[in-house]
Amino acid sequence: MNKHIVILCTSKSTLYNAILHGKSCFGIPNKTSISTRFGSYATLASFTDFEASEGEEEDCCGSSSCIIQDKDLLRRSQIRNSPTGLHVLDLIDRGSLEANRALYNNLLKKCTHFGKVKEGRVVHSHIVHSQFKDDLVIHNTILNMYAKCGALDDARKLFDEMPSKDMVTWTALISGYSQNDRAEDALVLFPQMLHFGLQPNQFTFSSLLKASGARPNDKHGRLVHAFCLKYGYDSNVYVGSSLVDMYARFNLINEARVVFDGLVSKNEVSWNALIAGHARKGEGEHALSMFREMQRADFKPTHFTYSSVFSVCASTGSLEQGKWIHAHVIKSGGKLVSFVGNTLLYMYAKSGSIEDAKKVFDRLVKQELVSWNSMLTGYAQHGLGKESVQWFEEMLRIGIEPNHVTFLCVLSACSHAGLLDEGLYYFELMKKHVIEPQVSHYVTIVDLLGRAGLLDRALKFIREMPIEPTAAVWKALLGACRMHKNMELGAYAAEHVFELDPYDSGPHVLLSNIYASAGRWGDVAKVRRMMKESGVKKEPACSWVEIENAVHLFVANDDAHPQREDIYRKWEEISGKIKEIGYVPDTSHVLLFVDQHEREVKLQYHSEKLALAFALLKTPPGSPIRIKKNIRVCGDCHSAIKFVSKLVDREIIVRDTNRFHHFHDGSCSCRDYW
DNA sequence: AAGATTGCAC
Repeated sequence: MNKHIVILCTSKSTLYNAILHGKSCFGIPNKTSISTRFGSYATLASFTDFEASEGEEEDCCGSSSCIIQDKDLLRRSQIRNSPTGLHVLDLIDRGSLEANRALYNNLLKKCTHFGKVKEGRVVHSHIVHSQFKDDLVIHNTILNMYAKCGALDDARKLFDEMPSKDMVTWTALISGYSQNDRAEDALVLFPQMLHFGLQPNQFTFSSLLKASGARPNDKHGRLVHAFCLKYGYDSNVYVGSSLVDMYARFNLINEARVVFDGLVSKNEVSWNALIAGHARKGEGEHALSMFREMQRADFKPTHFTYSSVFSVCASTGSLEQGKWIHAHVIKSGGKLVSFVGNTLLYMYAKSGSIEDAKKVFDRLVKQELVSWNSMLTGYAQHGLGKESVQWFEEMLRIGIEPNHVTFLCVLSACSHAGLLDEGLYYFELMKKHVIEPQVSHYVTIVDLLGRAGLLDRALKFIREMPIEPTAAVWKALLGACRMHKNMELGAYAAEHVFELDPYDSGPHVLLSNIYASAGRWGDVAKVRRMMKESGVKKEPACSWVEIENAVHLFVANDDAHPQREDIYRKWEEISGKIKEIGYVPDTSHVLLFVDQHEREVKLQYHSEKLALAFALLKTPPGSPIRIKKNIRVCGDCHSAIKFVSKLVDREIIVRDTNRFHHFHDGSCSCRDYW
């Protein structure tokens, strides 16, 4: 194996740069001597980490000699593995190679790209002892290397020690802080920079705006926006996109839209920022229509776009839409990078298509913690407690370190499936993994104890919490009190909720239901009066079904629907048939703000029943029916749907605010426990 | 010759 490779280069350092860039692409085995037209360099044989890539080995090494143009080397410089090429420093020390700015910058850039801060430090110390020890450009690159690698203390130290700084120096540090979630540190630098008489530019502003978006309010961001206008950078596409993103993060979608519309030059990022803004705000329809608009305007959706769109489909439960877009991604030949894959599997998992989610999971290039957590979310929300526990144990077995989200998922799965002992066990297990329980974990445990009927233990648990209980904690207890009809404790829990979150109608309704089931009409009226006085309005209940890519919305006793007569007739037909097989209407779940005689009528046309009747009219026999609801499904509807699933022999899936009910053959996945 | 914007699980 003594091969000879000839590389045509214009200078020695170009050769080394070419090799630095191209080495992972070219097969140059050990003991190969490499020569250039400037002579032979035996030292290059020590480059042992050259990797052969497929098909090229023959070309380079199969013959005794081949000629590679250095431009070609550079063009093929796709960096796959991460040799940082530090041996070049030895060559410089030995005088075989003359260092120059580009060489150092290339080395530093590689360190930055692969996050190799240790190697970067070696390069840094080498530079300190070289003729470039006072070179501003090289020091800016070093500073950037530290900042990008998250070594902000090193970056700061270098910044403070640098005798001369320019715009780039300041901007590199600002962007370092802003990219590492240190918005405050980034923003204080801005006035200091102005004080030194330096002019910010588009690079500075995009970083400052990113940092401003992480502040608790929009005040600072607006100020930075004013500076953008003053310096004339508001029309730059980076600055503009950052502005759109910043306003969108403060939920100021309209202002984001105004900035967006005013942008002379837009790019995919500008669109993505706005689409993500709508998605975060829960405005699925807006996000999807922007997604379509983006393509009409001839912008190709990117990974970021798909990620937002799948996330929208997941949260609105638009499985059909999501599948369609998934097909679109496959057709366009786009690769499933991890974060798109994660949202995609989350979408399937959350829609209850666990099988599809599993398929995506297996196809992911790499299963990250988020991927595992997304699967767990799916299991949890569909009441698949045992599967969730198995999945979690599998994670631990193969050495994936769980985080607080993982525990929240598994705890919530235990709670939804009534796995009391398992839930308590995993709560204790958090300590072993050194994860401090957050208030959401405490909420789940209160829920778990409460559902199991251990109300006193739940109360004791709340009293012994090391952190201040929030409204959510008391709401969990209140919900359990309603389930187990415990009036005294329910009223006590409700008091705490009213104090901490006075405008939520949910707890008022729950308390009133508790009183009603005990026949305490006076107390029911009192809660009603309280709601009126404090201006709390009950959220109108509604249900919707997605049929052939269209969403059909229903409200209780819907008389505005064009097909209301057909729907009502269908429900009456169904209602009669399920009564024959054992369904007994349960009026105790009707909110008692209506007259007694109206109750039966109100009950009969709850929105989920109308949606179900409509779906039965419009979908082929045997296909699953998916209904979504904005509040919890009531006991009577739950019972009725169980009978319907048996009567028509179909799977009916109802998604309410925090879980799914899978109805099949007369029973529900929640085992009447929700 | 160095510095910039957009995403996923609760």
